[in-house]
Amino acid sequence: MIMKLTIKDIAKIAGVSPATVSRVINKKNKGYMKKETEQKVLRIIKEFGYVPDARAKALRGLKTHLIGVIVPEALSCAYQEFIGTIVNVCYERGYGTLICSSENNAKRELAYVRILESQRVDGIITISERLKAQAVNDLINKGIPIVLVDEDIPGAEAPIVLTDYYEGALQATQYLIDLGHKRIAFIKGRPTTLSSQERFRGYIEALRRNSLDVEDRLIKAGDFTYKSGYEATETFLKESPDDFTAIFCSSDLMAFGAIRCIQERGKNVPTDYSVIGFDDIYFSAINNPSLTTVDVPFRKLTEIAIDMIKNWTEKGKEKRSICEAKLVVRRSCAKMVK
Amino acid sequence: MIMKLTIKDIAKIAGVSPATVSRVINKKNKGYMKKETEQKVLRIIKEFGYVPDARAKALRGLKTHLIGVIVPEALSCAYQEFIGTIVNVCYERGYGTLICSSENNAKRELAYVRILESQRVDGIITISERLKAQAVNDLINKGIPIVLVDEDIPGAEAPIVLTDYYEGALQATQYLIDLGHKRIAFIKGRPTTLSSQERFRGYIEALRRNSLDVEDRLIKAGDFTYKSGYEATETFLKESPDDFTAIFCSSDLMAFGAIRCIQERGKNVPTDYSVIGFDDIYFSAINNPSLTTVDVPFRKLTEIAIDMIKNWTEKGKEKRSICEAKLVVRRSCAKMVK
DNA sequence: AGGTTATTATAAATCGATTTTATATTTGGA
DNA sequence: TCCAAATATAAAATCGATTTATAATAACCT
Repeated sequence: MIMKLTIKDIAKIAGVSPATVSRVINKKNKGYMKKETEQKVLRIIKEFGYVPDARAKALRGLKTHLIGVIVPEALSCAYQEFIGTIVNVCYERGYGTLICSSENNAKRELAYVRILESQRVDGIITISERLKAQAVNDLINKGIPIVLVDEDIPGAEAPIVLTDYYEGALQATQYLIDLGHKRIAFIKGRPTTLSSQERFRGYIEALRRNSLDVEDRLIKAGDFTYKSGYEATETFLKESPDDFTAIFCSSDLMAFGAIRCIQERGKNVPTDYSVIGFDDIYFSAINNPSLTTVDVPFRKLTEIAIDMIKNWTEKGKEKRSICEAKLVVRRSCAKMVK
Repeated sequence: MIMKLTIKDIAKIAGVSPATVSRVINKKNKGYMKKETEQKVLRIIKEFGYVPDARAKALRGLKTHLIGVIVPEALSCAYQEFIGTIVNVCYERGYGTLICSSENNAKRELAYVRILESQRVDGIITISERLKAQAVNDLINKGIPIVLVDEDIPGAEAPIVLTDYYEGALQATQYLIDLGHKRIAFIKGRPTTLSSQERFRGYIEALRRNSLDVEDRLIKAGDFTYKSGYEATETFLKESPDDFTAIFCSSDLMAFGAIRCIQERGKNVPTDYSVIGFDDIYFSAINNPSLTTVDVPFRKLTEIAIDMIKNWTEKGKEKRSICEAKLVVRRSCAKMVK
């Protein structure tokens, strides 16, 4: 029965002081260290499987090497991909990752913030629509770096990493227009989100640039979910089936809903209607037909966010970084014949 | 500029001792506490936004309220669902969740084990094919509870929570047989995994019970991925297109690959070939046709695993728990006509 | 009033590391 | 040979909490 070992135990076994063990572990010998002593201590550490207590370490003002991540929903496709990516990037950068999901609940989100604060994480990365500027700024004032991803919080003095959703939506819409589509329906995401607003803005701008009318009856609200995409499409098909030839969905999930709805009514994608999505989740390549969509560069996003935390300074607070979203052409859109 | 506050600061401001503040926070007053003092301290804590340092707390032998989770791949559908579920269950049980992904790399997995150990998590939950019994038992001997999920590690003295893959596969196969299928192809998962072996065992047993022949040419290796499902199906269709009427895939992802392969060759699912999967990932309901599959009860699995950690005792080591996997009927399987 | 018991609060030890300062041991040079 | 400089190790303070032992105060009872 191996007991839980401390630095003192190792010191005693090796016949040296805890200070020496500490210096061996942290390589802070700066030349002041007999090779012999060092070897002996290292051997004993290995032999007894001693692992230093990170909490005790951090107590002395050192880093915890922990990063907290808060997402709105842990079981939603896009966020799952974000989580997986950030776990990997954190590992590469030497961090452990505390994953938190507010499940769209402001109270729960604040509870998580307190947990992360009490664990003294080295920084927090969040995609949040619910956190108030006050909470964010309090964190910053307490010396806990926080970086916002993809959703802005007005008044918060935190750096932010954004995807250029506007430009991405612009490209996607232009792509449909270039295929000959003139009446393009649009399904919005959750209206409170910056991502939804920006995607919509890109759509509008593309129409404007090509002197196409923005028609209100071809614009419906959604909330990023499969179901909302299905339902919006159902309405389109019922109200104005011959009034549009393509649908731009603010999320891939909604695009799948749209495609399914169209298929169930005996129509074909892309020959009858072109459908384009946004996010490029894993399933987009697998779906039948595979989905033309706009890729969100999660890896770059998280890399930048983590670097912002790593290089955090008082002055760095207001930094802002924008990543490119790229059109991914697959088979859910076709040239207009007519 | 708010500074980082300690219990001493709060004590000083409130004009009491740190011990009193501690007792207020932890409600350990046991009647020994003037309402007045308590109120004052609570007010000051709130006013200054004081959050106790969990590390310092844990140093005194208390729990860290952290659970470490190790999965083989953070970016694979099934594990993503597992991660999302466990994050939620941990929250409900009062735990923070440290997510780790070995990315199928034994070295990386061990590195993560050391990280979790150094963070002194209250327990580790892992789906692992790579961890050796030695590492698991060392952890247990050091007093760190570890629970295995879905993959057994021979020789490890850790409790394990399993899904009854055998029974699930049995049901799925029986379902196909009941639909009239007599020649059912099978695509295996990664051969080293218990889950793959058990699913295969269930398939074989169902055939045996119905006095159907096990035909080697209708059994192909795969590795749970979309691609491997596609390729195995391609081979089936090339080698013996008329020799089978249904395919049982060891994962949903492989089932999607199989379906796509069949569709691309101008055949229909389910009228030409029935396809059944395993896992019931999110997209199974969305796919066209929606996938008949076997649901893995992640929530129950993780709830049991966390309870095992919560109620950990020396004696609890060898516990073993099995959860039921349930057939989910959708539209990728059809009755054999003729 | 004085002594005993109930309350309420504090001082000090502790957890497991790091780090500064102090001390012991070598080594080198005259 | 002896002192100073260089090298190697140890002792003690510290981080921010909890907790035990102890002190201070209030309340109660003849």
